[in-house]
Amino acid sequence: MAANSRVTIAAHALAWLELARQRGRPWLTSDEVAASVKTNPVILRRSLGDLHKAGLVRSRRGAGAGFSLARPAEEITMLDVWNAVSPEPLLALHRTEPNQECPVGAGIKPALTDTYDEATEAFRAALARRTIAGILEKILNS
Amino acid sequence: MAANSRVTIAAHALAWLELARQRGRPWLTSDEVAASVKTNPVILRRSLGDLHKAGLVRSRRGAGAGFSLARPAEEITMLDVWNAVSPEPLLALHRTEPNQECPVGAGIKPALTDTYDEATEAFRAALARRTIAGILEKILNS
DNA sequence: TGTTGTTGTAATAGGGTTGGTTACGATGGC
DNA sequence: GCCATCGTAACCAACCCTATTACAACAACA
Repeated sequence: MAANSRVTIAAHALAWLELARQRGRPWLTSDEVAASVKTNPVILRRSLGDLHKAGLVRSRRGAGAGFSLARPAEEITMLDVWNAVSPEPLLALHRTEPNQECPVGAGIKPALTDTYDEATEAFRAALARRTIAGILEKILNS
Repeated sequence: MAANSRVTIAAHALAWLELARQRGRPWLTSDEVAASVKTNPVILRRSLGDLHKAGLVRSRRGAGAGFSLARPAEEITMLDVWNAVSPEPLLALHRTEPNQECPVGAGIKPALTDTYDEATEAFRAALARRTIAGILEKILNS
């Protein structure tokens, strides 16, 4: 599968919003964020829209509108970002129901669900240990 | 994205091969495995082909052919399965190069790569703790 | 040696997702 | 009321995933 890059786009946008804030420009338009990510402003409005729904950014409309962080960058983790933009599970079960007359087909789903949940939880815990502030700091010191 | 179900198909096939072996039928054809997963035999031959390249199953051609486990089910982890069938990374970086003139665009890739690698490693470690034997045991006791 | 059953793989197709683009109504400061 | 910008719908091309058909390669066995 070609994994999507939504988490990357969203993290990029948030880091850029935070750097702009530190430089005295707390509000950026989707055009300005798109210029840094180098993609279409609509893509960013969609991504920032997801982040808005999740409470990570604020948005203003009308003249002088734009986006800004809704909370300190130290309190936005990569797990928050992942939750906001990536509803898909990491591993999918069978697309079509397996054969229920076979013992394996009948019982495999809960067994795999357990394993997948455990692995996904480990993945999420790792993301929760990184913040946008940490990402930005690493960017500026590289 | 609709995550693919290759790990699920492969784990199902391996568990079924192991159960058949315990029942005295160490070799199964792709038709027989496909009947349990309830999909096309070609899908299974492709999946089992990946597992074969990874050294997890053996295959025989000609009359009386089929597939069997290449090592004990206790020694095949879900990480082995994932490695065999899922070459894609869990999280993708930018599809198009970000703006190098922006500090964030210029430095974000290594910062995110670090984070993504760490999360992926946690995910892999969790998969490594589960074996096909364990999965099958859970299936039979459910 | 010929028959037979199965693997391995190519070609193809439909459906879904992704990122990209255009377009436009809604919004709100001026 | 004007105007810059958000929010979102509609559409598109590219790509991937699963499924299917087809067939050559292969190996056991008569």
